[in-house]
Amino acid sequence: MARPSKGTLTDHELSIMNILWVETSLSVAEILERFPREPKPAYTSLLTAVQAMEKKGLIRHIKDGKAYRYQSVLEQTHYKKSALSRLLDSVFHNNAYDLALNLLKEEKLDRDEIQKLKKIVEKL
Amino acid sequence: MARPSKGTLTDHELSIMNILWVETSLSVAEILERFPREPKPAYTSLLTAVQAMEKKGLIRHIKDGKAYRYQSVLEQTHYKKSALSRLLDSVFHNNAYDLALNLLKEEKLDRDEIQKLKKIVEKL
DNA sequence: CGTATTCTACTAGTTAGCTAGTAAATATTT
DNA sequence: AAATATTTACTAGCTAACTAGTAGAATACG
Repeated sequence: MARPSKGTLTDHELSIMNILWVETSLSVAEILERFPREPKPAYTSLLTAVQAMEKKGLIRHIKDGKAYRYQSVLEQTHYKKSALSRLLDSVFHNNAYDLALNLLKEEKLDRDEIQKLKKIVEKL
Repeated sequence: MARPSKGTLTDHELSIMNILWVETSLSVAEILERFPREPKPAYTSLLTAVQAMEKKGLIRHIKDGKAYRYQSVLEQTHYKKSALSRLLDSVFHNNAYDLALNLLKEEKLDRDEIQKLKKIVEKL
């Protein structure tokens, strides 16, 4: 595999983080239940991934009876920021305008959002 | 390494593509000269990377005397689009408005670009 | 209390990316 | 033509991510 650049989560890690960003304290079994991709990994595979992520400091656990409950350490808002700025830097060479254009071309914005964006751009 | 998600370039691959997106036909030696990160890889390391990328279909070569000249197959505009849409999907859950907000908060836009953006948003 | 279940720890094998060296082929220079 | 330099091909080793099985500990259940 590619060494992910520093601060980047792999797809697999991101799947797990996305679960822990919604519900803040889950056992491995619960993460597995909510795992989005099919086929779901084996329980022990997921456990290994989770343990590796804890070693990296992405998540931590607390003890709850027999089982561990895992919680995110990395905040979603922080990750959004860093992932965006990584894309902006590495692919768009810090040309935010170019990125904005590409985003607007995607046409995934509804009427309301466009109105709100208009106001924000006007304030800049 | 992390298995990069389909269609994603590693940092290393992206460095090479960024060079070939500027100058469209370069030998390995020329790519090495232009390689942005220090320390530069050994000639043979870069060659191996380039050969692997050709095997994947990211680049191709033409023969020029003794040496091969490599050219990009993957277009930069396509990659910008796909990288952005991958980020939008995996990290922002297709909430383009959220991504736009984060981008505008970055404040990397100058006066001119803001004016142009305003016009584009109004047209939407 | 003993059995079954659930869970973590440990181990191991696979793959992809990256590193770079050696050998061999090709071209250039003297 | 011979020596030198450049270039590709091949090989091999390292690391990180991902896979999942086995063993053993802890809990729950009958």
